[in-house]
Amino acid sequence: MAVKCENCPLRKLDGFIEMKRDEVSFMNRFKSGELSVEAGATLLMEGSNAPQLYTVLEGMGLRYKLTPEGERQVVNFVFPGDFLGLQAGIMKEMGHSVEAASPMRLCVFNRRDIWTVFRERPERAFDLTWLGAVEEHFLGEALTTLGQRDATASVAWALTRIAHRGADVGLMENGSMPFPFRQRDLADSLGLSVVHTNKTLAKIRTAGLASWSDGRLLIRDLKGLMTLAGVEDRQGPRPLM
Amino acid sequence: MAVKCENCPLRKLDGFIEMKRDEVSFMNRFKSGELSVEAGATLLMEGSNAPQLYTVLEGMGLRYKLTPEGERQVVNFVFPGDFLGLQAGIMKEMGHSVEAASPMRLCVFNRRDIWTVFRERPERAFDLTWLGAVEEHFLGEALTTLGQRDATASVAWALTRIAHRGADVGLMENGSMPFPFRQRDLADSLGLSVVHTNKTLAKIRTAGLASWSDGRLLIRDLKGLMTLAGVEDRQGPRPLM
DNA sequence: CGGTGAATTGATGTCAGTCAAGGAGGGTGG
DNA sequence: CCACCCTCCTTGACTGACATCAATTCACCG
Repeated sequence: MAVKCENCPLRKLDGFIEMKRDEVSFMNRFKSGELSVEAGATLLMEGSNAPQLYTVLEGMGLRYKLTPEGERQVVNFVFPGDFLGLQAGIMKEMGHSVEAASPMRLCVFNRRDIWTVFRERPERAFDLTWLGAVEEHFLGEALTTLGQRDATASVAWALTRIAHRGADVGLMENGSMPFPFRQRDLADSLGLSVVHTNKTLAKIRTAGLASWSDGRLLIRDLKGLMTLAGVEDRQGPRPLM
Repeated sequence: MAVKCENCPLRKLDGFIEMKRDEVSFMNRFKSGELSVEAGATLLMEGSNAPQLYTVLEGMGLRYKLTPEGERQVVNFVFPGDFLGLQAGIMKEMGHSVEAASPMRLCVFNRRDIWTVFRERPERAFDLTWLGAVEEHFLGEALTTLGQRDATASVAWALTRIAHRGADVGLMENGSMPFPFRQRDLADSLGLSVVHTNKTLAKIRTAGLASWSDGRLLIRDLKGLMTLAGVEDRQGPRPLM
């Protein structure tokens, strides 16, 4: 049933750096099982100290925070290959919650084994830190988007990031990829209202750049989106746990 | 001239977790020197692959990103004890620039020794990851602020975070601490215009919550600020490199 | 077949941006 | 030693991007 790390379909993808054979077999020992959840399931809770950490095998989700006033900020979209629970594993608690937006399949690790990784597998510990740095890098960009870009550029930025990640994990087929979220999710990720997000998406659709309906995102003009967003690069590959 | 890690004044502060004796002596070997810079100096550049990493001993600074359009987003304020250059040390390049806002004194480490830390000192490698997680946690909160809070709450949030960090590193004296920044810096950190930031600060000053002038921040009512900001907790201690 | 949630679109309101002008301090050079 | 300039802070008036309110449609579902 459970995939062995040796056969992990993610590892070969463009988006991930390579792993030596003994690292792979170590990961296979580190892996304690697999978990399947339905759309809507909460995987990790903000403030909690989860006993388990996950790597996403399949499906998508959301990282989000709730303010005391009940507002929601979507911190990031979760893709296959993402590592969930690093904060809980390192600090005492998660800084955000994680929720499934589609059915998901996840590799499960034990939190207490994290220390083993650091003690026995410095390369893997390094990659863990790397993963944290990638997330930090992304959040810096997101912050810049909310702080400096207008609604149109913000939505375009989000779509380019999503498209790039989708392509990196092999979800893109003829410029189209699954995107099982609601407009409210995108709105909450950009600090915009649903209404304005909707109108902005309409503008981008009309401009022939991208369209999103029925859980699929179709990218018609990635270059155009990137220009509109003020994005020039794309991010390099990342490690996979 | 240079402080030995054994005598590091930061280590004893409330804001930092304790370090075992042999960790301290390891850090002293890891440390390759000290650097003093003037206000305005650029320590690290976005996109660069710096050969050196720093821990701030004294002084304050800014982490910021520039958009292709020339807008600036201040990503975080830099305090004593902050570790600079982690992204460059782990990924190939920095995601943001770092600039001194006051004269600063820094411990210098060699980028290439990072790997030694992971190989020989798993506890210290763990703390490095922890530091990354702390920054990620902070950025998630900042993102939530820009996305969900109005200008008044945003400014109040920033001030509470600054006050807490200031207190943690022993800069707070009778509710007042050095804060050598310009209003433009705070504005750029919150995605607000300077004008509106100024007006919001005036409101907060009039309300008797805090006042900021001549490079010093005076906190009159921290509880009130936290309420206004919608902040309930404060962050725990962090590791020190 | 009523009920609920998501997308869509138009009308109206407001928070924060932009423009503009003045004052205070600090550095510099005549 | 004072005139000039620059940067930063401050305040008022106007403007605009995005929020809020509201109504309609559609799909799904018990």
